[in-house]
Amino acid sequence: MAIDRLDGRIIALLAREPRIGVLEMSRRLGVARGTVQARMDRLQSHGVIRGFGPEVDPAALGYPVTAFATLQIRQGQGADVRAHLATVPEVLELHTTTGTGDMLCRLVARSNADLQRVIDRVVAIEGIVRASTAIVMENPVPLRIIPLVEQAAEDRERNG
Amino acid sequence: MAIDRLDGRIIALLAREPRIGVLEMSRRLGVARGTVQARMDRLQSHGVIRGFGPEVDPAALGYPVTAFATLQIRQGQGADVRAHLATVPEVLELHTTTGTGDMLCRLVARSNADLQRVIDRVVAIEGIVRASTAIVMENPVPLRIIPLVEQAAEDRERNG
DNA sequence: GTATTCACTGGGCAATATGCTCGGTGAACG
DNA sequence: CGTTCACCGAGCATATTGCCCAGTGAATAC
Repeated sequence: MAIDRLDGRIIALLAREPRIGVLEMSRRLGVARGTVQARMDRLQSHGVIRGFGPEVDPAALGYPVTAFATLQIRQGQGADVRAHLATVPEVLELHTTTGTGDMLCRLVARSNADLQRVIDRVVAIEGIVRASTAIVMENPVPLRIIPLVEQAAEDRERNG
Repeated sequence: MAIDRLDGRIIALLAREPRIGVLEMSRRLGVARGTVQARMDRLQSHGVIRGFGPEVDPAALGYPVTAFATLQIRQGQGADVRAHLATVPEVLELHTTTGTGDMLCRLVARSNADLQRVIDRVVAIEGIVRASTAIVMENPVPLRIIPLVEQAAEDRERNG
């Protein structure tokens, strides 16, 4: 789905001040309230905006350590491993990938020492042949989407 | 900051139905409105809840391909590389890590072919010695936080 | 050329939620 | 025993929501 500049501005505004209402948005953007409402409905129904879930900071919850683990999986054990990892709360995210590893997962832990416990729990299943972990030191670019949204809006505007 | 079960239920409810109001939450949770309001203020001021930004799906925006790139950086060029990557909209996230690579970034692209363009743009700076890319095929566990929140709430409840 | 469709505007309405305040209660703590 | 703290339940003025409508302009179809 292509989005235009107004959609982009709506998303950006929502990202900056999420608890803002539709009425206030329409004032800021200089359009009618119904327009904003219609745009938001469209964005949501098309899946561009998946939701407005609270962004929880694991560090503030007592999990300041983040790591990425690359896993090599024994042939045919993928499903088992996926199911296993889904049961580990410290696994925040799991992807299957091409390349040297077969899976990549994002982990958090209460400390570097605790990370060992988490990894032990992660690899506590037959299907994982090898795990290689990289601990995150800094996060110069936290998960972001606005630049991409603006890019998409510009592209749309230029090409139709 | 430690959270208790009520905090956990608030976050979980918020995750399931984000556009819900404070009043409705208090009804669902069976507590007074002021309590929910106070808890949410506390969670936000302590940084546990960072915000309620819209979750945008890159795929719905026309970027269905996700990849992770591991970068090796020339000594002392880290800052330059960080600044460079921050200007690339398709770079959704960037971490500096321990281990074989020096940085790990999440990329999106319009197609596998387009991914080449993105990678070319990413590595178009002196400081990057080597880049190794893994394309994401499946995402069995999308970024999630609820299990961790529940874990944290349980821990708190048990230990004080 | 004309009709239709569509997004947007600007307005009005009742119902609802919000931000705020207050007094009262019970549990934990010094 | 007094203090502190979180919570409850209630009230109030104000703001927002969801919903409706008629009118306008631009693009599209016939």
